[in-house]
Amino acid sequence: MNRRPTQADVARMAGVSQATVSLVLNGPSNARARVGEQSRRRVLDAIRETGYVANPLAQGLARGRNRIVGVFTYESVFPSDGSNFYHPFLVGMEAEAVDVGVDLLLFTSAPVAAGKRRLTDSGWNRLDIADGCILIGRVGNDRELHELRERRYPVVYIGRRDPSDVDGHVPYVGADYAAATAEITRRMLQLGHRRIVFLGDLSAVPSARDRVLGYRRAMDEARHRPILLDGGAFTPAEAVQVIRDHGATAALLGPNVDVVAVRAAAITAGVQVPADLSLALLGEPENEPYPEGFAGFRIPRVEMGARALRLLASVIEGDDALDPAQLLACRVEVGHTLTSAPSAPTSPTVPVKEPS
Amino acid sequence: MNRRPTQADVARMAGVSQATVSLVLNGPSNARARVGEQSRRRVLDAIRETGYVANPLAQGLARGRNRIVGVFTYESVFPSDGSNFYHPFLVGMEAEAVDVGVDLLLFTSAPVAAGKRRLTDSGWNRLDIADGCILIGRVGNDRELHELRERRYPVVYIGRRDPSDVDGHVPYVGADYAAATAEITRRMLQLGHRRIVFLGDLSAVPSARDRVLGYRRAMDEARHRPILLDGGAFTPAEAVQVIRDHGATAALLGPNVDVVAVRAAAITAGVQVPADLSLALLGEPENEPYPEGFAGFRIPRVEMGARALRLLASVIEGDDALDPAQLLACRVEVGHTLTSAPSAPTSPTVPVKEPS
DNA sequence: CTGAAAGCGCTTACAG
DNA sequence: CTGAAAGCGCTTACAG
Repeated sequence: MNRRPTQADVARMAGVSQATVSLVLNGPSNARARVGEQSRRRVLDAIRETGYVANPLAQGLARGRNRIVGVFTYESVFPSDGSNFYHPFLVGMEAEAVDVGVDLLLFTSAPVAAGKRRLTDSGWNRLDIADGCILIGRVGNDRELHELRERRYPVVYIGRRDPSDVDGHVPYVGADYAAATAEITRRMLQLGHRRIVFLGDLSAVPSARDRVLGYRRAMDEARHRPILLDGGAFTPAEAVQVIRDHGATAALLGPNVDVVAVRAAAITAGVQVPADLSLALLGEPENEPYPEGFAGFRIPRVEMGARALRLLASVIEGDDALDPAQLLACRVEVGHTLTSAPSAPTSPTVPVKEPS
Repeated sequence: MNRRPTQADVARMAGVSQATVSLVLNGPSNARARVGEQSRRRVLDAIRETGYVANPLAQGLARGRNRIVGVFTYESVFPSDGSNFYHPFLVGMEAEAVDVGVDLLLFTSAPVAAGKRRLTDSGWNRLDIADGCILIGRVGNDRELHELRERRYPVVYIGRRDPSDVDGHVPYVGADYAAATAEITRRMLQLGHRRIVFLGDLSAVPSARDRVLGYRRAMDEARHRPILLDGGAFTPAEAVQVIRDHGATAALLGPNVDVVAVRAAAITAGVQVPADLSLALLGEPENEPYPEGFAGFRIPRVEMGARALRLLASVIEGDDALDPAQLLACRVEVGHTLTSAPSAPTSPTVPVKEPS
């Protein structure tokens, strides 16, 4: 016989009905009782002889579940520019997938146009191959997300989501930037720094906003005035200049700032790091590894991947055991770019005013 | 309605049969003709209204094909030790998958025991979710490979296979180590080197054997005696010593040799690289990036991934258009560790004898 | 041009 | 304890 053996083949050989074969294979827990020992043995023998294995597609169709978890990234999963942004997430997801016993489906059939993968007509239907999906990266347009919810398709986001996003609450696994940023800021304060600049993304996206929030909170506690600067607005040299202009002895640098360049610019300008100026990095720079020895915090990407997979599995099962909004702690890096404030406070060269 | 709409729902709404809906969606190319314009419009309207999308599982079951390509690695796809051996392959596969329009399934449900993923009972059946599979890495045991062939399950290997392997010819995409090694060797010969050592894996695995083959071929052409040394047998310092002992002015280093350490050991021993000793690396070191500036060749992993996916797609289609045994050219790196032979030939300190 | 039917390979009530 | 049947949601000959 040339085609793959089916339950019907096995049944024929064993002299039982096809349904009995199914029962032997995966009947309810009391199945041992439900099928007579005689038939049972013959079925098992026939399975061995034919080399039968179940067709997972048919099982999926009949059961309505597949043991496949999808991964949808709005950019390429494996960027060809060599950077591998998603890699740590995938490491975590794979480890957990092995554990949970699901396969990982990468939606590579959805074409990437202009760097963005779209959930086109074909994309939508492919989604259903998986029992649910993990979404990573800059999320798609609202229409797509809305549609996902309408379909009640199980989804977990990697990255913080606002409850107001799309419509309703979406399960996510994020990193607690607020807490981590606050912690670093407090550390700076403890080290005697008073003027601490935040140089980073000032926009309203949750990840940016949370960092600002943590910074503000720590500064408020200490009754010091926050100094917020837009990280995208300055060259490294200008950044150093503006930090000094504010009379700051320490700066928090967001991941959109080229911290290595800023440090280099400081040295060039005769500003010692950390003797004159302490620097801390708020999470891995975009598309680059964390610069060795830099103070700041790292994003727990591997753990985020693992937790996302676990969460999705629970969402698929429909059990509410897991918190649908998970914020994981970041790992603080001590590094050597952060030290006590210089004893003689530098004097601001321009009047410091609170940004609006 | 709470469940996902089906063709039956659409048909009901449009007042046609379920089969007609299917025909409208994906009838034969002459389908426009086969369904009347009236029904056609009504079906299309109903689809829009219900938001119907086909269930890919059901399609797969009915069609017997799925548009999913599996990736089976005998180790973790994403090793947690940070090294990402498979990454370049996946880059290539993803790019091609987008093009071919298939999704990539990572078989993460197969448990990894003792670092090896096994095709267990459950693993076997999961395989059938995909239309075929790309196998990467140290391949599994013969029983598994044999069984794969027995099942006529479409498979493509990444990495050179011997025709004698398993039983019969297996499609593969490999790198042409023989040609690349020969090319480097010839380059050394052109640069005036006469005593050229091959220090690497001397075992019978195809990738090792091919390198030796290329080296031998080039040396034979030039009527020079090959000097083969087992790369695993020496510390870096010993390696330098033994290379010098053979009076060699150039050495080819296999990927199991820590080339950076060897170069360092040479410097330490007062041997200038490349002035006194030219070095070339025969492909990326295991689990490490290619050392910048080193002469030698790189393995075209991205391209191999892409070609493997393309080949598998063609195997699945059953067309024989593509060569089932593909050897891709490696990229030669000029580097600065390879230069002309020293004008005054070094004299061997021990009698050189041909290894057996 | 269109409908009714069989079949893809399973699971799961439902009768006996 | 076991078999016959219906159903999962499609595709694809086969009749009309």
